[in-house]
Amino acid sequence: MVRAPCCEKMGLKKGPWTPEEDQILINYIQLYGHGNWRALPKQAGLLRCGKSCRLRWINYLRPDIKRGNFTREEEDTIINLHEMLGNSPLALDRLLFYPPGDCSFFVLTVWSAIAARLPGRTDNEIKNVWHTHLKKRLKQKQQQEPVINNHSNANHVTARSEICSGASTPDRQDSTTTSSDMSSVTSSAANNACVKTEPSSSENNHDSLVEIDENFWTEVLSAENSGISIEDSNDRFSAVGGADPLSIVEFQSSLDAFRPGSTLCDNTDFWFNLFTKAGDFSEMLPEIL
DNA sequence: AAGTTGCGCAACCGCGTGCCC
DNA sequence: CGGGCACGCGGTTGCGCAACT
Repeated sequence: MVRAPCCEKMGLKKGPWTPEEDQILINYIQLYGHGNWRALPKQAGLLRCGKSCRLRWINYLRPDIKRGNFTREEEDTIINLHEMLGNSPLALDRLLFYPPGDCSFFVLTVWSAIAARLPGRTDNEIKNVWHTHLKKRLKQKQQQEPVINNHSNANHVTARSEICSGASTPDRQDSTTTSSDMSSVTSSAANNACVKTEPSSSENNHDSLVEIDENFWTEVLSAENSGISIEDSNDRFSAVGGADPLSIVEFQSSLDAFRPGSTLCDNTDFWFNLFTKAGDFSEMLPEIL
């Protein structure tokens, strides 16, 4: 595949946008929308590449952009979600969705997933805040807290389980387990992940972890309806969606084709939190809720 | 007051992916 | 089926400004 040449052609401007350029872009999009970013600058009379126009609009000019400092709650949300989702490509393994009636996967990437939870904030802004403020804050927090874990896989998996459920109980997160740790667990344990399957007496018991086997897929994919099925042993959450069945083998081979050796997030709390707390997901997957 | 350093943020870059032909 | 195009993403850069020496 040949890459389209980057817009460095003669006459195309780079660097900071002027108020005049902003106004031209706003006026044009308000009138005609932004169906084709590549064609837009030419039609609007801007000496910019489409990519630059898109970025400027999405990250700065959009009317629903929220300005000003991040609140403590927003920062906490970012930290919690970042812990939960990780920031390495491997973390994508935990963000795969099989939407009902469709044979493709949803892949929601980390910063945009976080942005979806913070109305008016852009992924770029969140990324910047993470790199400039929150990473430092987290590091300081980690230095204050003594390391209590050794680095056995079992501990990692346990911590992961807790982080997966951490959206509702952020204080329980294990700060000694980093996102990359999470990713390594996910990838190295491909198709051999651990899952909390025990119908434990206490729903907060995250230590009951067993090796995943084919039964897990049976649980995840409802036999009748396929789509996604999340079943909690306490009936706290149970959902089945879609009408386009795939066998477990088909599902796994699709997954392997997409990213060899990958696995779904295997923690029911993780899915529970995603589906019940992320409005965007609710819209994407209405049949599930 | 002038020079240096550090920080924050807007913008850019390269890559992966989906869609269309 | 493969090539080309458009889009969206994460990572990175670089400018402007404030704080510090």
